Amino acid sequence: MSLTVCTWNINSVRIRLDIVRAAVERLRPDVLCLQETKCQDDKFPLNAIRDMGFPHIALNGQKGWHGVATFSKRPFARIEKGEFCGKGDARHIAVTLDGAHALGKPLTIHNFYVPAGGDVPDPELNPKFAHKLAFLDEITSWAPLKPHAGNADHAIVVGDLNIAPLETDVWSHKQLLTVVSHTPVEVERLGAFQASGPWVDVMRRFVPPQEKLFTWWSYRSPDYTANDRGRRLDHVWASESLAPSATAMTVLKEARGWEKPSDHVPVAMTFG
DNA sequence: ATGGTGGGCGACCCA
Repeated sequence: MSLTVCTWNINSVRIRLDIVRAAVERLRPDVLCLQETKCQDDKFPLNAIRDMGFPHIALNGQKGWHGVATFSKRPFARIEKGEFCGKGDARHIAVTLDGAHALGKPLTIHNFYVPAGGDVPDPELNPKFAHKLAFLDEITSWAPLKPHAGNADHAIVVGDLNIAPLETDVWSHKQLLTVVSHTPVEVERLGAFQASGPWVDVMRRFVPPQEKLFTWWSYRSPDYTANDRGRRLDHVWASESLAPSATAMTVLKEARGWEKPSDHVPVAMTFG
């Protein structure tokens, strides 16, 4: 039995139901993790999601911005919502599938929307950047992300982590060194988070680090294909126990060219 | 060096 997990920053779920449906038809995920749903839980389009083949829906939304949601063909044994930096932001939800519905062992899928961090890469001058760094520090030491290490359960971290760590995760390493998402201080923090699992960057098992790989192209360009000025802000990490089971990966780049697109594209990973 | 576009919501916030 295999399991396909997909992650996508959708930038408002309600105005993009048609492209969510299109991505589901293309990628056939068992579990779909969305970020930036921008939708309160009591306004969520549950019936539309059920009609796409996901009877199991876990929501952590708030009015106006942020918000994450995880949909599944398979039932949840458990749902957990993390809250970080004492701000009440909806930026995390975790679901657990029991072994019979996963790959023989319980599997917890953490869906994150890390703060973007504003424009100025200095925590002294920019409270949004300070929040981004504090958020990363907090999740790095967060107990629920620890217990898989060295023992039984499988675990996955997906989401819009809003950091492009490798030189080939941006269109120009030199030009983006001072641009929020690729600054050394953020990359170092993300590396500490990754090492805390430790977590395996499974996307890079499929596209070697020498090759460029992007999941996001700015809206602020008339043509996203011009010079391919993208960044890899969206990630799929697996626990060391699970990483060898990753068998296929798709970055659905064409979705950036769909009608009324998100600025991010879906990433699908198949295990088992 | 700057501004470019796109969401939510109800006047400017955020990405």
